[in-house]
Amino acid sequence: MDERTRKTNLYEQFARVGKALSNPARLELLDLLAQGERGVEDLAEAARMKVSNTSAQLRELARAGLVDARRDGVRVIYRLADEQVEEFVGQVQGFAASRLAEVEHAARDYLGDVAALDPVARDELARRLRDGRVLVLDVRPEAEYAAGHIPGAVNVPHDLLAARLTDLPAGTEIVAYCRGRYCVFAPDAVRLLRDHGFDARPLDGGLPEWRRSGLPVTAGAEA
Amino acid sequence: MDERTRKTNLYEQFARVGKALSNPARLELLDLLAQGERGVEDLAEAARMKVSNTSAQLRELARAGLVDARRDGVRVIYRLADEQVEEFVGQVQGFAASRLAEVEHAARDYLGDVAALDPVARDELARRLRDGRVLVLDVRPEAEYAAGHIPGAVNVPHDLLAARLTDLPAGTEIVAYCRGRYCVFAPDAVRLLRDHGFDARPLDGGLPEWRRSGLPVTAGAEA
DNA sequence: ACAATATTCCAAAGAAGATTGGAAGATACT
DNA sequence: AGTATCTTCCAATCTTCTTTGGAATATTGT
Repeated sequence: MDERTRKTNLYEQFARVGKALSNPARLELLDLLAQGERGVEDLAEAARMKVSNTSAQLRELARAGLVDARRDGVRVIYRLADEQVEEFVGQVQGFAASRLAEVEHAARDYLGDVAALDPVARDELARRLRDGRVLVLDVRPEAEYAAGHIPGAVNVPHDLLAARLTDLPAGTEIVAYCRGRYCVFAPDAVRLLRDHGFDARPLDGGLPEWRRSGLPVTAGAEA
Repeated sequence: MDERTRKTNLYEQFARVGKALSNPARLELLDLLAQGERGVEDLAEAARMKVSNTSAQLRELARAGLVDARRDGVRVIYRLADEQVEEFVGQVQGFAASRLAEVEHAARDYLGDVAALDPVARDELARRLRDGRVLVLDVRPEAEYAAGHIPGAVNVPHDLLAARLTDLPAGTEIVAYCRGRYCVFAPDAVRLLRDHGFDARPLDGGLPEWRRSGLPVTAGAEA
């Protein structure tokens, strides 16, 4: 094996990480896994992919060292290999957003104008959680809430929100959050709530950003 | 366009950055450009690629916002879009190295055991540049040296080093550096120098790492 | 205008990746 | 052992990416 081959081989190894991130389906899976570990079938449904394809893509991610798998009875649970992966994926997204106007455009197209909804800063919410009156609303699917959520947050999955509006207190300000900066659930929820006269704002960033900021996270059922 | 399409579109945009980094040839071009801006033909020669292919890959990098091009007379000069790109590429390499044992293996295979050569820390070299006696040797090609180098460094391109050994002072410790942590020039140079009785060590990291540490860089011909 | 040089465009061929349906493998429960 | 459930493997197809040689384009200098 000559020097040139060895050099190419080294770059090929580096490229494995890029390859892992080069496919939209895999990126979506990583975002889902940032909410918490999940089984293959479950992930497939959430990402609207076929199970066999989901399995193949997860396997790719595992080969790049981004995710781990463990068996739990009849199912295989995948999760991010460690916290660094989540951070890294966030950096990649931020980097992409910072230099491709198309990212901003696509995000706006998908999420609407989130800035116009006047997002609440994470540290502000952390303060108000202690002393202010505020209802924190987790609009992610129940399983993701159970895997970890902001302490005191109430879970009303986005698809059930319209039906449960009457359960919400009218006078209290509501802060809604979801999977992250590029998740629609919270912005959509805020718009729905405002249409019905509630005083609602989205949180800046979702649970992964909250966790990464070193703020507390509770697991389990709770409320 | 439905919600699902918009979501996929967003992830496709993110994936563009991953795609840009998913190919070994492009990663090598990025590493070369981290040394300084260069023309297409020049890059093609350095990476041992055909010009047409080099042009195509550079175009890909440009579409992902990683590099810029400007025309200088008859040639087109490419460069990294900004300092963030260099840092980002470094992070990707570091991330890959931290979780894929194969990267370590490939690096060792290509570079040999660099740690065994007892690399000099960058801040230590910075101190010794001021008060200690040390010869800093830049073993990169002349053009890269001209584009920017450590102040006071002497340029002896790696392929000319064997022929110029007699020009080097025997008593002084020599610190050699090159393109970065994954460049062979400096480790090879150190081994060659030691074989001929010189007291030589590699710098920890190359010029990009030096620059990123906020240490001074000089451009132009000098020595 | 013409020639020289450098780059990009283009078309074609080959390589690699994505996706699917169905078969095969694991595991748990009866 | 047999059945049900979940996951992976496999083979086939389709798409996308890579690479190449040559033609076309841009710029400079004569």
